[in-house]
Amino acid sequence: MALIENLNLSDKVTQELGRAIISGEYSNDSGFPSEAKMCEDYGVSRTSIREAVKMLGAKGLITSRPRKGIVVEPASKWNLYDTSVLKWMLESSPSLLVLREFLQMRMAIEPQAAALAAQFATDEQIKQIEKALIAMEAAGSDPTLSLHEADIAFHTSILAASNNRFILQLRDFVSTALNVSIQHTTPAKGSIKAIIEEHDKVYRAISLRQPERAKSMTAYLIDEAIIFIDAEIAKQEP
Amino acid sequence: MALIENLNLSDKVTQELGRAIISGEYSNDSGFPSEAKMCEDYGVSRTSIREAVKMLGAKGLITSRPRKGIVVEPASKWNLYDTSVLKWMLESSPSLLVLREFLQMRMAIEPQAAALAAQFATDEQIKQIEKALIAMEAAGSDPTLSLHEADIAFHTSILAASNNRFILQLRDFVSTALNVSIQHTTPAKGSIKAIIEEHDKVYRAISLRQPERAKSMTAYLIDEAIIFIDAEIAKQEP
DNA sequence: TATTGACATATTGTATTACAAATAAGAAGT
DNA sequence: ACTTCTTATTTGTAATACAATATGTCAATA
Repeated sequence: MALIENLNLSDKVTQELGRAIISGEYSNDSGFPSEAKMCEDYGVSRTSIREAVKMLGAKGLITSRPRKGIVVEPASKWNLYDTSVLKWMLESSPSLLVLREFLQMRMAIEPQAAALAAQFATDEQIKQIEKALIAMEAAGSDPTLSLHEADIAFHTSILAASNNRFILQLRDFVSTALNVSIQHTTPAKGSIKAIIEEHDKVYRAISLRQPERAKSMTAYLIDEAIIFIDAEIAKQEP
Repeated sequence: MALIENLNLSDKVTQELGRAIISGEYSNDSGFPSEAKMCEDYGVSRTSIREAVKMLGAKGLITSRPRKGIVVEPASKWNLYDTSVLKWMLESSPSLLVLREFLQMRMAIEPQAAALAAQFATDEQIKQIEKALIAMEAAGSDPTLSLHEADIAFHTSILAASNNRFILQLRDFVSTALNVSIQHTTPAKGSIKAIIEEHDKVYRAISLRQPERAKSMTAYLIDEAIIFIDAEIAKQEP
């Protein structure tokens, strides 16, 4: 993780303001502070404040105009596929509900990615998927190895094998979703073998160039996670 | 369209640099110019240059470090879901090939969005979809109305009805894809009625709360566009 | 009264200067 | 050949000054 200490001033201010904006601190009440006010609040020069403001503007969080000042954009304008924005969201939202949205999105992307991979992946790309699968199997029998890490590699290597830039772009998104997932799922020891078996089915469908099977196997995989999370959510709010 | 004349200096520089980066002008050859050099090149102060650099950094295009200077990030790091980045890409890439990637992405998102809409849409949201459909029908019989505009409204209102922030976020992406599409497709007059009929099927599936039908009807709709574009591409590179 | 116009005012936009901090590359010494 | 020190280049930060913009006020006028 990029610790806040290694960052320069404008990046630090960006982090703080970004988190504050997304957690709703400036949503309706007092309005956003002017540059001059923020210089005082943070004890830094206007240069640094302005650079932070520009960065947050580039991510769709705010706009600023002379005399009018800085205003927070409605949440629908925020670029949720920006890694920082995603991080700030997770820090300030109940993660189970966000996780459900993550999974709905993965249910859109990954089956289609697997189908495209079955059609267009190079042999090298399929090799990468296989490599991740083998790492998962190794972690299945040796608890010192990270199953989670191999799992992420498996899913992202399928995105890469789709050979579609817009799908590959969601690499970080899917990784984040899997990272959040693991905070809520501690799989029973017995089910690990079943999980790996399901991933193997996805891999085989892709390597055998069967798009429809790859798609439905992947959908099955994610559907299990959705069912699990829906149950968790139902448990929390009865 | 935001004309370049209404923009402030740092935004103008951002536009020019962004376009240049994505069209590959700084990819391998001379490396990226230093801030001082760009001040001369563009005839503006370092303040404005730095703000532009920060904005491009926030979009994932570049990074900068003391003594090392500014370096262009690999294309895989660019935030393609940023509206500006998307625009720069379309200005510098052969649009037919990008369009195929657009459609592959729509094939992932929209069927799932339709299924979610069938499950979770509010009555008001379904009303919005219906409204767009009616506008399409009106444009079908009256050539002075814009079928294209109503078409975009139809598709984006389904994204909104999914009630998933990450899917709704792709509103601009889908709009752009549809705008690019229309540059390559001049539908035969007779087929307009068929197109509207297909959209109506999607609407009915959603309003009847049938997720699986909504999904497959939407997939059918997009598949037709993919078939058309694949044929266009095959025509161009025999 | 309503409308227009001018002006004051607050806020961001741009430029300039100066120095600090980081670090890559070279020089010097062992 | 290896380490350490120095140097030079580039970004990082601050401070100051003024320009540009847009908002609201208030007075003059129709």
